[in-house]
Amino acid sequence: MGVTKTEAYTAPQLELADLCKALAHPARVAILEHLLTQDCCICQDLTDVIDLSQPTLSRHLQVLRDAGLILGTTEGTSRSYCIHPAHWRRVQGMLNGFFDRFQDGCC
Amino acid sequence: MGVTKTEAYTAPQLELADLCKALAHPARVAILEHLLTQDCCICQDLTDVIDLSQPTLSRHLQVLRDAGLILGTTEGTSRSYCIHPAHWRRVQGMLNGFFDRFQDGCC
DNA sequence: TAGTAATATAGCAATATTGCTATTAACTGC
DNA sequence: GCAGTTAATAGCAATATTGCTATATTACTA
Repeated sequence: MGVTKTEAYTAPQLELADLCKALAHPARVAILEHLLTQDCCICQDLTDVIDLSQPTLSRHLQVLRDAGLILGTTEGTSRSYCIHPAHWRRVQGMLNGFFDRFQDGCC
Repeated sequence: MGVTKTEAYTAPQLELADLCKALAHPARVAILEHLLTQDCCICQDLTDVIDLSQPTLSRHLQVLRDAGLILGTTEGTSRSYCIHPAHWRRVQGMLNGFFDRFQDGCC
């Protein structure tokens, strides 16, 4: 029904799934890649870099913010976005913890 | 419109997004975790472990197979699933490559 | 205060995802 | 061949996601 039975899963399972959901769109990957190329948290006009309307980009940024992957600080009339350092490393650790559980193949 | 403008993104961006999409559901995370606890590729009746109907689980397994995360081999009347060793490591490497691009925070 | 610039929200249409029941397909054992 | 078991597919309803245009909000500036 397009609805996920969240109550049946553990908190870590839900957290990992939610994080991956935030990364599960090429526009959001592109936004993060763009932020990664910036030395610092420059709020570039993403509409020049990614072919989407301003409101659509704003929504994607919100998803990334909700997932904790980026930080947005108001700076006058514009907004400065950057990778959320602590959370970024935490997420990487979480993913590695998940993938490291696989030791040896059988097949 | 619920449709993603795939043509606007690079192949790596699309690949990373697709992979994350495969991980973006707690049931699929739970399936992978279950496979990780098995020494070998035992095809357990996942319906006992995860509270979903057999067809729904079959669909999730298909998504994981399409993403290359698991391997399924027919074994008589049942089917043996296991982590896809090579691809598993490749995916981990890809994710790490992405997350490692972040060097120093600015804020 | 009025005007401008930048981002966010509202509201919509189209498509995707998730889950179910019912059915089909593929193999096993009799 | 025929029943039983297991996984996959068909087809559906409900919800989620994505994208747009139009509008609202917020902060600066003259």
